[in-house]
Amino acid sequence: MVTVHDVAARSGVSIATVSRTLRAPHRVSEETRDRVLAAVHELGYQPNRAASGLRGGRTGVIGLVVPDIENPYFSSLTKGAQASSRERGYGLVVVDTAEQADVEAAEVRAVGPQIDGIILASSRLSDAALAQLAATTTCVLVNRELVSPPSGPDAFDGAPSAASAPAGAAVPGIVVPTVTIDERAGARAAIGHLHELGHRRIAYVGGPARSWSQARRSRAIREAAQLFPGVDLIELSGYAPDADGGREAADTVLGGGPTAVIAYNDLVALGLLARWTEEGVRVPDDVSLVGFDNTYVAELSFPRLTSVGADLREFGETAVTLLLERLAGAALDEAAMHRELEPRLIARASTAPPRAAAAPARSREDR
Amino acid sequence: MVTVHDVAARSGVSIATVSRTLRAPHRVSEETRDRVLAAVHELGYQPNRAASGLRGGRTGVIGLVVPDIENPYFSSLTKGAQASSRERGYGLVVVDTAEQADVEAAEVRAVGPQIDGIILASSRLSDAALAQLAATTTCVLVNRELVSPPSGPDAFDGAPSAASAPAGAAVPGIVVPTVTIDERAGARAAIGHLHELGHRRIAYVGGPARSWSQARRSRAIREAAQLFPGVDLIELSGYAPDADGGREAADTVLGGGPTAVIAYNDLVALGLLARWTEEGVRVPDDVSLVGFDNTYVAELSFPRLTSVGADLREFGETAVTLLLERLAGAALDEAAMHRELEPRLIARASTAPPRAAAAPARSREDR
DNA sequence: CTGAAAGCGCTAACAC
DNA sequence: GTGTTAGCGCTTTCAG
Repeated sequence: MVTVHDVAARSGVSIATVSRTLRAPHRVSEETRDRVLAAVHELGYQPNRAASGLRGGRTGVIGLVVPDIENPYFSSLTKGAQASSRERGYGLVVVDTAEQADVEAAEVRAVGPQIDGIILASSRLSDAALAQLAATTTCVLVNRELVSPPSGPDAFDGAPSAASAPAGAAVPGIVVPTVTIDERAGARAAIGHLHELGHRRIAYVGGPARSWSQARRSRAIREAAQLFPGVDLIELSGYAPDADGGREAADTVLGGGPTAVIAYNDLVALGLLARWTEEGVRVPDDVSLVGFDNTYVAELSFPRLTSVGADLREFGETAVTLLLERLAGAALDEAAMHRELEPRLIARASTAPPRAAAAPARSREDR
Repeated sequence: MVTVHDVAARSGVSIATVSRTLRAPHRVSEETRDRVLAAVHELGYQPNRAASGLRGGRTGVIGLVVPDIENPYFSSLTKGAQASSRERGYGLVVVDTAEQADVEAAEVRAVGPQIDGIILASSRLSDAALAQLAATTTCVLVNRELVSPPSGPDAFDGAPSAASAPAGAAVPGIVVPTVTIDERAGARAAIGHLHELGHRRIAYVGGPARSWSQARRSRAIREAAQLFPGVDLIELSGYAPDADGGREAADTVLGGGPTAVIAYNDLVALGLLARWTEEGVRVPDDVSLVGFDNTYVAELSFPRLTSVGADLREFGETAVTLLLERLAGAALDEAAMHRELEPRLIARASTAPPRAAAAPARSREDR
């Protein structure tokens, strides 16, 4: 392992100058700088982040915690975060918690000391645990909000070793920086798209009852349905957020006689599609189908899946950006605390006018 | 941040004893041990890996480098590696190289100092680069082999700053520990399965021409085809290893008149399936379809995809195991250097006897 | 069995 | 501008 000492010896300066050359080049004469950099290059010197973190406080590494890296939603998010943090010279440690809150808590504590900040995606942690974590660590929530302190503005007394209550805790509003997706806009886009095609009887196949996303998404769908005249919403919920959940819901949802179905996410949508295809129900001829999140799996099926969501890589990038701003000590105004991404509906071949509707001929989108 | 000093103060011992209690409990009296552990627990002390790594040499962190975390193959692999390393008390840093060899090289160098060892999955690095890396770092290759030194036993002269040639370099054979999949067994399973169903004219849709996996897989398929009497193999190659590649190959491959098609991987298979479905070609009625790798996407389609592959999570676990063994200084015999996983063919609904064949009635597998 | 002390590689005051 | 020095939190001899 080549250290500052090696570089110093080779370039005939002290280790301090080596460090300075790398961290604050303008504080070093041009001549020495060149010599040092040459030595750095020749020796292939690579600063040891662990050591500099130990001394300087900053480690140059941030953490990303996801419940399930196998889920295309999170793997795309991770990809975006990875690219973005690399670009800015930060390392990224990815942790998969296998959907378990206790694993999440343990991992967060374990990596805590060696990272500058952490991004929690779809955290399974309780509000209280999150509040406590936020008091200790610089963190950013993704796809989750923490609006107010767990139990009243000054209920932090009971907290064991939470060093200090967050500065803005007394002010109502978002307490931890958050990046979310504008769920209402998404729901409006989905329902609006179907409405425009002529659908009036629309079903929503919801995810797990106690999921933060499902609660939010379901409410948004209900609100959006009100906005469009004549839309009749059939709501189901409690299905697993994967293809099996969709397969399971396939028969039931058709029972309600909808001409279009919106699924909790793309995986559920693919499950619905698979089961329907098996039974001879055709998409979009017999029923239109819309997924959520716009993951890459929407491109895998026939017909390709119309899906509404933000760009997931951008989502990851935004989270990194927000975290880095916090790390740099940005002000804590609303804009700095909360970022909401605008989802777009990507119309693919799984949506079309309902069979009976007199709608304009549709161009084949899936060619 | 709570440090050894805090724990020491609280339990009335020296910091050395705290450290000892944690690293070598048997070298501490039972009484002190209890006191220290109590303090550790009460204070929520968490050893700082960066610091202990700095001092002790070992950081307790290993790296995993993948070309594309979005690819289900690698996300499952990652999941396995993550679970396995957590279980053994190691941290895992995941790096996505976006398929770029230069990014891979840079990242490997960047994380090098702060990790104990590294797993390179489907590395895009050249043999020479790999050999050099292996000389410096403890590493394990996944889905890639490095059989002999780049250009003869003692051709390391030209290498710039490669400290020392690997110890076993003079001996022919695998130079870097490797975990791969028995590609021949996989190909035999695929062809055998189709042969048994009655297929004789079988096409293989290969991946990118210059990929290590494609070369290996293609050869294995050709060899396997020889093993079964009457099998007529049509080989294509050069398609992108994703659904678009499959869509693109769909028409061409059918031109050869096969009754069954084997795809380079599951994504390609789904692309084929999607395009065929669009065109009214039915699977498995008109043509049977087999994927490779057995990723979770094989479960997403209708019909579900017959696929051959090892358990990907286990693959990830095995890589971690092997790396940890190397780290612990295991002997360098063949078994310790190379692990080959046995793939299994998971028969799902995408394969059936060819239309004309007089084969026993098949039970509906996709119900 | 326990404590004191010497660093691991690095950065940030502080001198010169 | 550059060098000297004091640690960051931890492990590990080496004494006691």
